[in-house]
Order: sequence, then C-alpha cells, then structure tokens
Amino acid sequence: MSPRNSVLETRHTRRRILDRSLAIASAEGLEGLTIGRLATDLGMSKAGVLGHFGTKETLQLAVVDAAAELFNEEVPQRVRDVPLGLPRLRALCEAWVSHLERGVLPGGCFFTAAATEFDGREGPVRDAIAGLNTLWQRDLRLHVQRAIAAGDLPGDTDPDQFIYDIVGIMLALNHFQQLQHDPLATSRARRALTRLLPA
Amino acid sequence: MSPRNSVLETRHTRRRILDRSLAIASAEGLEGLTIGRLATDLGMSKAGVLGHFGTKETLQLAVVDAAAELFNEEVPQRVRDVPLGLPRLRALCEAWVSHLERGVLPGGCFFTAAATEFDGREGPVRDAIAGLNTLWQRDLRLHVQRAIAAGDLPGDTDPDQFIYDIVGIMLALNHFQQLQHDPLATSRARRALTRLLPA
DNA sequence: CCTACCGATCGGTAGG
DNA sequence: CCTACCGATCGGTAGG
Repeated sequence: MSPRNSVLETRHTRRRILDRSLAIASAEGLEGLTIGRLATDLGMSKAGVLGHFGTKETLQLAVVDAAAELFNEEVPQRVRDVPLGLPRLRALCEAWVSHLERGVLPGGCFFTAAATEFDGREGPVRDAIAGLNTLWQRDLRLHVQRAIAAGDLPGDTDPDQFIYDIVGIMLALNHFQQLQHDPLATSRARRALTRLLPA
Repeated sequence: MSPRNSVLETRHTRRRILDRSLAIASAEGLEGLTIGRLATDLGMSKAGVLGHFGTKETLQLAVVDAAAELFNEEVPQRVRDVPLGLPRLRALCEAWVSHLERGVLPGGCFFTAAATEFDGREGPVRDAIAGLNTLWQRDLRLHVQRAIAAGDLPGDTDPDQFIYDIVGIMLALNHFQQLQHDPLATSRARRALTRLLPA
C-alpha cells in the first residue's frame, strides 16, 4: 500500500476512503462512486485509493460492509437493552426512523439506494446487498414471532406480512424525505408504525 | 435526422429508441443508459441515436416522459370507467399492482428506480421525476378526499397519511419483487391494500 | 503512497 | 441515417 506509512496510518486512510465512499454512494449510487472522484475528494491519487482495495468491485463490497456496520451501530446496537419481542421491535423501528431523520448519510438510506441500483444486476455486490437484507428481515421476524408468542400481537398475525408492512413504511419515509424533501415524512412514518405496533 | 427516411420512419425509430431505453433504464438506471449501449442494442450508430435527441439529458427527459405515458396507459386509463372515490381508488391500486405483477418493464417500476437514482441530484431530470410524482399523488389524494366525502372512508382520515401508506405498499412490492424475487410480493401488496381500503 | 501510463468507453461534433 | 473523429474520464497497471 504505502511504503512510508505505518499500519495505523494505512488503516486510517482506509477508513477515510470508506467514510467518503458511503457519503457519495448514498447520494450518487455505488456506480456513481468512481475512483477518480474519490481520489480528488480525498486529495489522493487514483492509484493510492485503488491500492487499498485492488478493484472497484472489492471497493464496492467494502462499502456495503461499512454500510452494514454503520446501520448496526445506528439501530440494533442502540436498543440492545430493550426487552425482546414487541418492545424491542418498537425500539428498533424508532431507532431506524431516527437514523433517517438525523440524515446520517447525505443521500438517505444507503441500502434503499444500493438495492434499487443493483436489483437488476448479477454478481457479488448484488448478492451482498440481498444477503444483508435477508439477515435484517430475519432479525425483525424473530421479534415479531416473539411478540406473537407473548400475546403482544394478535395470534393470527402473519410475520412476513408484518415485515412487508414495516419495510413499506421505511421505504416510503426515505422516498418522501429524499424526493419531495417532505418535512412531515418522519412523523408520517411514526404514525404508521404506531398503528401497526400497539402500545 | 435522417435524410433518407420518411417522417413516419423517423417517428418509428424514435419509438424504438424510447422502448429500448425504458427497458434498460428500469433495470440499469437512467445513467446506466448510455448512447453506445443503446446504439449497439438497436444496430445503429451512436450519432444516429443521438440525432433524435441532441443530448443525453434530452434523451433522459424523453424517457421520463415515455415512462409517464406508459404508466398512464397501464393504470389510470384502464380504470377510467370505474366510479370516482373509493371504487376508483381501489381499481387504481389494483391496476398498479397488476402492472408490476405482469413485469411490463424488466427492471420493475421505472419511477422507483429513477427517483432513487436522481433524488440526490439537481437539474431538469430530477425535477421532471419529482413533478410527475407530485401529480400522481395529487390524483390519488383527490380520490381519497372524495371517498371521505362520500362516507366510504372514516371522516378523520388524513389524506396525505393515506397516500403515504399506499406509496409504502407499492414501494415494498417493487422491493420484494426485484431484490428478493419473492413470488408472494404481489399477494402481500393486495392484502395490505385490502386492509387499507375497506370493501 | 506517488507518477506515468494503458485501452476502453463516455457524451458529443463535423460533414456528408 | 452513416463514418470518422474529438477531449475527458473510466478502471486498472507498472514501477518506484
């Protein structure tokens, strides 16, 4: 990578590249993220950037990973002390809304952008995005099932239908926020979630 | 354009370009739609393609227009005989689901793809997408308001919240269909809509 | 980490 | 509608 830099500095540079990549990719997509643009933004050479990842696809995979890590810190980690089942499910959704409300990434939800961009393609990047999506939905389903078992949700609740509804609410939030700049988007999301998740 | 072709042939070529563009753009995005790719697919030269539009941006705007026209034929036009208010709203949503179910475009909903791709940018293409979105939602709102006035929806219904919910259901349909290839996506959408729109 | 390249492709133009 | 170009940028490599 760099014959002059220490391991620590190398790691720090990699982090800088990934942070900038997340910001760019959330707004312009994982293809709009070009090595040249990244190099200019960071005041580096293209070869310097690419040296950390080898190929653009490896960079894209690293960015997807970094996005998953960020989401994990922003949502599940923040509510890990909340009791399992319905309370946890409610807390997860609220943390999710709050994450989008705070505009952590300039282009809104990274995974919505990446999923829409790559759902019509093939390859490891698409697979990584779809896989993380599946994992997250499996996690949500677990809490829905627990809530049903505890009697906090009606016994005839269809867990997958329930997750479908939650995902729809979150996709709509991102949509109204990013495309229409609608300041009421988050309160609409919260209202829809309150209706879905009884107190 | 073409000194050898008649006006009719020219119009036909333009139509061919737009049809192919819609297919490409729904799957690969409006940026992934390149002049060279389009020319190869259609067995034309790049200059031949570009001659119909002048610039790529003009082509993109024409594609957005063509997508709006297609959606109009596929959804509102098909249910224009259904009584206004709740019946019409239900028919519109069903035609919308059916449009996505039939996979009219290979990449799913053009506007979901285009909106996600351009919501972080500026310029006439973004404005066109956002404008059409606003128009369509205004149309939906009209029917919601009529349904409320007719007593077919509760008097305390918030029209914008209602539209938010519908949009979420449709976005989730496209999401589960395109990313997860979930064959149950359409039936989930219909179930969610049935719950929202009383019979 | 850099400079200095490479072939391929981008959007677009000139001229017929 | 075509051929034949243009400069700019793409991802990527060689070599230090």
